[in-house]
Amino acid sequence: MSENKKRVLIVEDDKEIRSSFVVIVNSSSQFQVVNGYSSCEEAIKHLNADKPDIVLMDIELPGGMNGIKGAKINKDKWPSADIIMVTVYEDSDLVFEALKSGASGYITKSANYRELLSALEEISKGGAPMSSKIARMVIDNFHVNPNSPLTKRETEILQLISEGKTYTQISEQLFISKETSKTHIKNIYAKLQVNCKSEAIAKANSEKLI
Amino acid sequence: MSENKKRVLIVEDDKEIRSSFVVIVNSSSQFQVVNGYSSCEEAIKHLNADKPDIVLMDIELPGGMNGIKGAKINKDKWPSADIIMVTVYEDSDLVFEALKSGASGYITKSANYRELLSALEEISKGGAPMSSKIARMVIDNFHVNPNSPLTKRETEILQLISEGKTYTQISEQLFISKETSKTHIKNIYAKLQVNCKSEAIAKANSEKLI
DNA sequence: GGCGGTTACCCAATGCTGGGGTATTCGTTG
DNA sequence: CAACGAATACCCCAGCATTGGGTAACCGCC
Repeated sequence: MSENKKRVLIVEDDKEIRSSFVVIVNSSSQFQVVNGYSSCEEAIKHLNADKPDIVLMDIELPGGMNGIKGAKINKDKWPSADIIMVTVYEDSDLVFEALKSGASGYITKSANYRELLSALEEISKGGAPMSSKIARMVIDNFHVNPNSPLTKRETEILQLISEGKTYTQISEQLFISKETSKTHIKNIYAKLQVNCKSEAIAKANSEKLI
Repeated sequence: MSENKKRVLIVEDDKEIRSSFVVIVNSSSQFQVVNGYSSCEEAIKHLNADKPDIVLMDIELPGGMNGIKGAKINKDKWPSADIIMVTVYEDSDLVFEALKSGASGYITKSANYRELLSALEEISKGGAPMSSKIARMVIDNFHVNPNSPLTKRETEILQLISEGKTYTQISEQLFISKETSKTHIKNIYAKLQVNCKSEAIAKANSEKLI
């Protein structure tokens, strides 16, 4: 019976999309819709009553709160729910913001019957449903630049700089003299065309040098 | 004919696994094995002749070079190839190291006929094949801690600290006095129980506060 | 033998850092 | 309304870090 079904909450302002999601989810023997809201504010108020296992959250929502902020608060008030973001966009920044906010899956509104149910199944078994394109975006985000102008040692030192280490701490950690760290750092600055630590870190991140 | 088939290179020291991979890949109309080697050193020598579109790379390899280093050099010498890591482990650190080194997919040695071919298909269409568990590990890696003890402003300042910014730069960027940045930073140090920038950054990363 | 990478040292001026305080304003919440 | 947390701002001070300018030795590899 319904006691064994995973409880799905839907936050989506478009009534047609919301009702079609309700129909699809309820058609499954594994899942049941516990409630549907058109705004995060509403949904958050009833989390303790709805007790969702999975939340389908639209990113583009009316009112003060979009799905990104909504996911954060949702995770805060009801941490056990897994959140799947639903969106029309596959824009890079939006995806990463959504993932940072606590989402564990990312599907598009054009998702059909099978795609929606398989996303629910995937997240239920501890996976992270997402499109091929988004999976690749996420993986590419990890890759470090193979064309770095820096040597191995310089990269090692840039890593320590990005951890906030001072010349002294770097020299102690690498068993080299303080003056040697200075030399390496001067060379790093020249190669990256920067002249202070913060700019070096910014460049290291933007060009994925570490 | 073979001109339209994606060229697959196999780097795997276990002869049995290697030959079974060869048979499976060649059984597909979309893929052909161009070569198989038992070490990265060998594979790298022949990249310009083999011209792989996809590399199936074992992580645990004999000789000086493991699959992580191998993937780096491979990406360096032949950047157009997509690399799929093949391993027996789904260990967290190893996965992230592999992804950083340039891999775009991650499958286990226990992969059967269908799993191997679907990984090849997935990577061909621009995706990133990986198991449910790894997908979730990767996604979880993005999540920021919802139970941070820091206020919004403090988190903002911690972010700037992690970018290497000085008190002065922070105050200029946030349009506050230098003394105010100092106050916030003192409060951050107290809450995180640290007493310098590097420790704060380390804690911010380990506890995913930013 | 030359080249790149790593190590090491000199001088000097500037200003950042961290620890110790205190205090005002503002919005929320009880 | 009173209390509280959050954000703002200022004081003093010792000490060390940072950046910029050089020069040079040693090692391994091609």
